[in-house]
Amino acid sequence: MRTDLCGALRRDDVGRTVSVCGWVQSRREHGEHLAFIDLRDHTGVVQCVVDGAHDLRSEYVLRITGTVRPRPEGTDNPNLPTGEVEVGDCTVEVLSRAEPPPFPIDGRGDVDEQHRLRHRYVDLRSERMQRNLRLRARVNHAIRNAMDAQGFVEVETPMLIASTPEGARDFVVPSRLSPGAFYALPQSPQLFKQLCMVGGVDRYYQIARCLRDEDLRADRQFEFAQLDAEASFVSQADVQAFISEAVAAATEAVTGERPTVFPSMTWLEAMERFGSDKPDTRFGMELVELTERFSATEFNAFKAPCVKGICVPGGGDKTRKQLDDLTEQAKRWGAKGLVWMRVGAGGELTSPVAKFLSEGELAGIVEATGAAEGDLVLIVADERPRVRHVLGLLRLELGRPPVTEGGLQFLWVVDFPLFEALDEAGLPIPAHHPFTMPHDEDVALLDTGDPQDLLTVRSQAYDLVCNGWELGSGSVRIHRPDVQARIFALLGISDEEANAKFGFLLEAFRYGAPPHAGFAFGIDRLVALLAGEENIREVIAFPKTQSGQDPLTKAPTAIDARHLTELGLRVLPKVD
RNA sequence: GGUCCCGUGGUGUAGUUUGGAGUGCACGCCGACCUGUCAAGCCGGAGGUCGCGGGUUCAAAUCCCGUCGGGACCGCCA
Repeated sequence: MRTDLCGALRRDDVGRTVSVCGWVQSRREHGEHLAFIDLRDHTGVVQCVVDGAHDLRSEYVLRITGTVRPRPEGTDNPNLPTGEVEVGDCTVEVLSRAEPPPFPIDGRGDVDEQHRLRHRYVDLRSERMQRNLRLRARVNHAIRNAMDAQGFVEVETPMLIASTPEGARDFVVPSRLSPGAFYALPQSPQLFKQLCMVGGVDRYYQIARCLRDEDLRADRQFEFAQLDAEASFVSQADVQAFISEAVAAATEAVTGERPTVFPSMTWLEAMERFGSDKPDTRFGMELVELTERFSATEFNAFKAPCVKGICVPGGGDKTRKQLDDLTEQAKRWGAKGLVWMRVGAGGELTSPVAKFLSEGELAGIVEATGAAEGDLVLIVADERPRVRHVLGLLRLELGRPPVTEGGLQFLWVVDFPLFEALDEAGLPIPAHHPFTMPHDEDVALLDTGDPQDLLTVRSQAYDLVCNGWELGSGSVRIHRPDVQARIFALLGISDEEANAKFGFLLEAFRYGAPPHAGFAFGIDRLVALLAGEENIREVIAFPKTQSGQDPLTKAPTAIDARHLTELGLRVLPKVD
């Protein structure tokens, strides 16, 4: 049907008779017998000179056959790759008529996202979406190549699996053949990839679709794609190397540049310096430790287990209103309050609370934060986790660069705690999942009998972070039944409960489990970062809105009564 | 569960602070003109439940309350 792609025609093609197919991007009429049609396909636009175009409207689908010729002297368009040539002596075939598009697709100006999703098939024609879809395909391809080259085998795991109560909320699918019973859609292939290890697959990978019924965000959809991988007889460092290779290959496939070795940072350092386990290291404004400097303070608000601050360069020009809003924001994030200080000439601090602080304390703040004239210092005092959390969020709020700035700062965050906190009953809450291997040096701390010691146990879990986004996480798994039993006991999970939930995995481990470790990272997030997009919907062909709706298909929808009956279901009336 | 922002012809926006006739702009659309344009140009035209409901007022796009939809975030996401 076609001999060439629109965007590919060049001076070398002059003299050839070609057929091109595509959509009418624009039409410029010059009287009855001369008109220009810009015909667009996924490769770009080419100008076609036709004898009248009055019945060729925007977005009509055409096949145009003609001769490639150089443009007349002085009419080249340097803004187009095809701008030195045009297709002349055209025969035009209308393959499809089209109503005027519901919104412009020439990339000029933003269109309301809901409109774009309502007519996604039109939106996908845009240069932006074509670029993002193809970029994503290149990333997938590079990842598959990299994993294949490292000896990984692609194994597909089921979409209809058993629900487990841990982790995110499951999407469930009612069973027709077993009324009242449900499948769950996988939050990840976690247990299956471990079964693959027991099965001697040695190195497994999959670009897996994962589903979690949690609230949506700019970087979270119900369904998302992960590079999921697991390998036997390997260390944490081996897994990091495998994954770094895949990410580097994907990055190189898009940018042409291969990122250098990814640095590592411990979880504790990330929390103390950036107030986040996924630090955005593209900018400074790091959290500064002030606790010791106020150990004997007279200022009640600073008599707290932890005092930390950040320095906002040039932030001293914020108005009182802006600072009040910032304080309110900090309170909404959980702080008791927010102390702000403007830095004047000579380093003297202006603040409503300055009068409660000694000269030495004020000087200490300036010294510790390195604040200079015109800066703003923000200080939070509270329990340590809360201080980190609030200052970490303030730092992002006030300093985070746009996604397209600062390059790609890949970073491994290592030595996560095994348990993130104790619950009301004093039982530890796993930070990762209950199959995560404790750090070899910390295993003894599991048995001291002091619950506080448990919180200091490091795990062999590691995250890959880039520009403040958690790309993925992984861990060395427990393959020894005695260690696994100990963890379950600490978590308050009885043998019966463990068997009920994970019996098939524990049973599998009885038949010879190799030591293994793995990782998974979010393809959507990596692609968004590489595409310079602030949200992953821009790199997903048919995403959901924040409320989980699809404006195009109207999903989710009600199903008819017979269908419900067949599944043994009854819909309850809505409760307010 | 919570906080904040947004909603005006097909699209994007100005107007909202300080109430006074659906008021403007750009693009698109329809018709006419136009033989070298390329964000074509030029002339004319059509197109509106100011998201929806209620309230205040002589008068509401504008102020108040509620609601729906979209977005950002906190919680949530082992």
